[in-house]
Amino acid sequence: MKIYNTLTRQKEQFTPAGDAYTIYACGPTVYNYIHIGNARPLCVFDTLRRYLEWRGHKVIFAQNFTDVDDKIINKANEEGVSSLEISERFIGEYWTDAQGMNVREASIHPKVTESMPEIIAMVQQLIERGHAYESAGDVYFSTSSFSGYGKLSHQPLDDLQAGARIMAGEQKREPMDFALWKSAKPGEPAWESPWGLGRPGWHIECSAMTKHHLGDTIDLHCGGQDLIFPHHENEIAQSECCNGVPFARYWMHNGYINVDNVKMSKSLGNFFTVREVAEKYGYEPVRYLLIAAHYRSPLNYSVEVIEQAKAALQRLYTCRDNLDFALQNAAETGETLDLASYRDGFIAAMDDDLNTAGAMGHLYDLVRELNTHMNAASKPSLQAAAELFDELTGVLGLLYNRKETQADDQVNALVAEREQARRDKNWARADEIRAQLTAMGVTIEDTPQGTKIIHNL
RNA sequence: GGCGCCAUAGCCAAGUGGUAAGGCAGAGGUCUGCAAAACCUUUAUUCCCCGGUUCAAGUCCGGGUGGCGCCUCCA
Repeated sequence: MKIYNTLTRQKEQFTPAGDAYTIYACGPTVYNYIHIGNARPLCVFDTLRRYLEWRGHKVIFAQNFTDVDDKIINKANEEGVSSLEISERFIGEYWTDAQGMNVREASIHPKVTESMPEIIAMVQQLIERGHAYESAGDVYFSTSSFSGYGKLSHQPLDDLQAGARIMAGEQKREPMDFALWKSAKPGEPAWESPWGLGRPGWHIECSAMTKHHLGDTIDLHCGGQDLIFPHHENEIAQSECCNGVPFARYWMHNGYINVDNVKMSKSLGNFFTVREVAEKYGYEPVRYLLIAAHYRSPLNYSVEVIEQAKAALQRLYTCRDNLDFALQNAAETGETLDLASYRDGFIAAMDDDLNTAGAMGHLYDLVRELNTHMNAASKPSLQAAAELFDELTGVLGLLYNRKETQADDQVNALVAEREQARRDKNWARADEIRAQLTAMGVTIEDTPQGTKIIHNL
């Protein structure tokens, strides 16, 4: 497949250096519930991973939890509890939201608190190689020591330097230098190090965890566009100066979620948590919404848009339930559905820089084909169609809330009772049962072959 | 100031120089116990504006207009 590489600003053929794709995604800082903007890379890169695996590739996917950070410490102080309590709590909440959105667990979920030896070793090496210096218990990275600084954000160091300032309390030599290690302040979590008690700076953790779990050079590093600078730029500087080889061969960055055309962010306060949206609309429309547009486009979030996502998703569910019904009644012989073009179109779109929106167009073309022809199709053909449908929706991580029709005894009992009522021409009772089923999230359709059951989202 | 991104129907959104995917909403229709649901059909003579290149431009080039982002914590 081709992906747009932020490093070169071009679409490039994406191939792994070794047997497996090694991918590192910057994960959440666990001090709060994740919001829709945080959820975008989760769903997008989960979809990338599913797609690569579906195409037969091996993927090693790492995503960290940042569980040491100023914001966690602040939150802990506000609530009068320990940092660990905060981070553990919101890692738990993360799992709830991630599972809700059908984001698969990564191959590895490293945490900063569990990576101290690797972090300290890396800082030490950077000092030894002359890329970092100690200053009053802090350790800073010397940006001017790395000629490649700025290559990801495509900004010369001088330009960056011009806008930067040294803040009070910082002991660095040049404005663009950044902390690898911060000396401990009273009441903060701290670890023993060659430079005294302290904790790692924000950027070093990702370099250290990537190196430890995936190696010196990884295939792909991904995250939100707002991480390009300084976070990812700094990761490159640290890793390449320490390891002496290129850090990540490809970089992918997803676009922002906006609200009223302004970036959704915690600092602006214009954010919607995944939790609050899910409580009202369900988790799956959130995932649908996030992959319905191309990942690099900005996406404007609104109530209207999430409702549209939910309605669009219902069309997929309905089609799949219809397919099950058709399968129950299908004959061995009949029309043969030509499915190859839908599969090919889907693959072509996904191969083109993860064009999920285009791929979904092909999925809906398949839906139309099925809706038009499923009643005349042969059973083997319908089985193949159902298999393809499940594969494609599976790659997108959708339709994971399907209910097993046959397992729902209560629904089946009501449907049977209603069929009897209809035979007795007891329309009042039939309507009453239908209303009851509707309230249970099931709509029904009367057909010559029997009652068709459609599960609502 | 430096570096970028975006503009396609009422809304959301694809689009590889060859005659505008798909979804939501709307309108017609089929089926049915009047209904509901479901399904089908239909919905942009045109892609922000003005030039240019070309047999051919939503797509390439130049110039505008409007919106947004990064350069400070942020996915």
